[in-house]
Amino acid sequence: MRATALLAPTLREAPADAEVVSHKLLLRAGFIRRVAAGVYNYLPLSMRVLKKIEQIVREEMDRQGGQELLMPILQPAELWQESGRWDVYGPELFRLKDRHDRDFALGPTHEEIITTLVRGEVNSYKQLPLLLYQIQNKYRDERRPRFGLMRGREFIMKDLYSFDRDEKGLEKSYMKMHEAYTRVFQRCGLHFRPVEADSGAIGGSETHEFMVLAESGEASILFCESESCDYAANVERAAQINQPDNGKEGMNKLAEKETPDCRTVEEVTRFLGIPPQEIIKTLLYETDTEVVAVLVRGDRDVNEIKLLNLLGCLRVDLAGENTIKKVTGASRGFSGPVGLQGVKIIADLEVPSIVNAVTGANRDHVHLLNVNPGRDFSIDILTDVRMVEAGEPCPRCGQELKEARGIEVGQIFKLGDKYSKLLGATYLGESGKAKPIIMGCYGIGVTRTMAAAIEQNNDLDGIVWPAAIAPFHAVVIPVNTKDPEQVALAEKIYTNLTAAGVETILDDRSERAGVKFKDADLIGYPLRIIVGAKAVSENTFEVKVRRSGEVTVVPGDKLEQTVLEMLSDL
RNA sequence: CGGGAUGUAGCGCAGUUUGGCUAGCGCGCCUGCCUUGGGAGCAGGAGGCCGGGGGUUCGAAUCCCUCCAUCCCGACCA
Repeated sequence: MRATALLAPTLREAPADAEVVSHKLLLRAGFIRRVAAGVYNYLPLSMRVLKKIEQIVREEMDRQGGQELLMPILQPAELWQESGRWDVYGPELFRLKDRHDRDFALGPTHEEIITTLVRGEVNSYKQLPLLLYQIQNKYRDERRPRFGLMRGREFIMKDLYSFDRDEKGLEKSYMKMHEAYTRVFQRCGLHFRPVEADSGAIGGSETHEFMVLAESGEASILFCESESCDYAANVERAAQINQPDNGKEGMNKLAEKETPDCRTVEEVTRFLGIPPQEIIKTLLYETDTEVVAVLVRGDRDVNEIKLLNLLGCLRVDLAGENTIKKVTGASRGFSGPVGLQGVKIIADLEVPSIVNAVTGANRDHVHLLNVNPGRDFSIDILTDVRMVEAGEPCPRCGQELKEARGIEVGQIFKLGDKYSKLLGATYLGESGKAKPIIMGCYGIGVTRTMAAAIEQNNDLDGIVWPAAIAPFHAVVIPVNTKDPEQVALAEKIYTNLTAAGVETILDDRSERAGVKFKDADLIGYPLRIIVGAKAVSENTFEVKVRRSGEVTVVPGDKLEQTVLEMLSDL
């Protein structure tokens, strides 16, 4: 490819409406242009990267026995109504009508379509297991599209669905995908971590997210620092170690204390001169059907995801002032479990071992001292409902947990029989009895992976592509395009490298060298080969590695071989 | 959806407070000269429904109303 023929409009200044680094660089380096919020044109450089990621994904899916197919983006409402998700999915589902006023949706995911397909075509256990996948555009009308390609409304995703006879088969498929995903992100040259995650609204039991580690990641993950332990979890999911009940020695007599205007844990600790660990924080949550009190240690935060799962409801919200007043008789900041009537009391595992705790008194400007769980109030549900923090012991091995930030680029899910039951996808077992097909679903955000790769691989000058997904492997730059010898030489090595299988771009623009260097850095080609005066006089070429900045002078007859060797190390 | 901000040439911005010449600047783009190892220089040039609509006014980028779009922060997600 010649630079003069390539549509790669680089910008000297980053567009003002880009904030995150991948968005800025994708725009500046001429990879994408915005069409609408969360909707982009993918220019030729992008297309090359996306195709490479897709190819890696394809190869790894196929390696595990996956079969590629293609399902429609445009999906009739009936299928979504049948699964119940036409109502449940909410405003995130793009909906439209055809000329006959029939409802359709743009597919945000394909459980409905594929389960219906398999329902019709698979009847016998002999046809299972199946791994079916596609790579195509997905549509989600996000509340807030942002961060360029990281959260678009239209994005490319690989979605694979597994169909098995039973849980054992599902486990096998799940492991295959776990391995496939690990290989995919390894081959893409990314630093990543599979983490345990919450299964959320899609339902199902076990799920892992594949996180590309980057400071800018939206997700916070906790992982065990021990070499031998591979525990890693999304903070939403991270579990705490079981707390020992260290007895109830030295319980003091319950007492009241005036605490004027002390509503927050911070205010109470300052006023009373006690550490927050001695406070039991009481938070009231409203669900669709009830109000519950959640108790955590004063220095902890409630994990609303855990609470949601515990209560099995769709939403929990912190109660408003009115509800608090109705339930406790006091205003916000003075709630406590002692004497609290008519609401379920849910306590975090740490709560029972707090001796002589401070809580709200359910009266304005009063707190209780020497509150002891069990003696002064009873707990309805004792469970893990709080956020686990870095520095706490790993729930598996007890070593310290560390924190990192990540970008979720893939997720694997055990669905079980959820969709097969809803949509009636069954097969006949050997006994001749109909059983629901056991399913799993597995997604990789292809466009997001491209963005994540940039988030993880960039410097002040631009993108630093891992060679496996770089749009081109190398750029050949003749320093002076007015020098016919340099141009001829550049043409020659461009031809030779291309013939040797190196994806090469020849920067044949009659720009000054500096301009070409800047663009090369910005676009992030892994290798740069400079054809200058010395190349003409001595037949030696400078090969510069984008990532390290390291320059190697290579004689002309060794060039192709050296470049190939260097690439295999990137 | 709540909160904040922005919309002027392909990109980055000034001008708007206090209405008034032909709407400016830098980069990019085109032509020519010159230059060619890190976004050079000189000269000439093209490019604007000042987000849209409505209003106020002798006169609107500027004031008022309204709609739209985009970005950022929160609750959701590949």
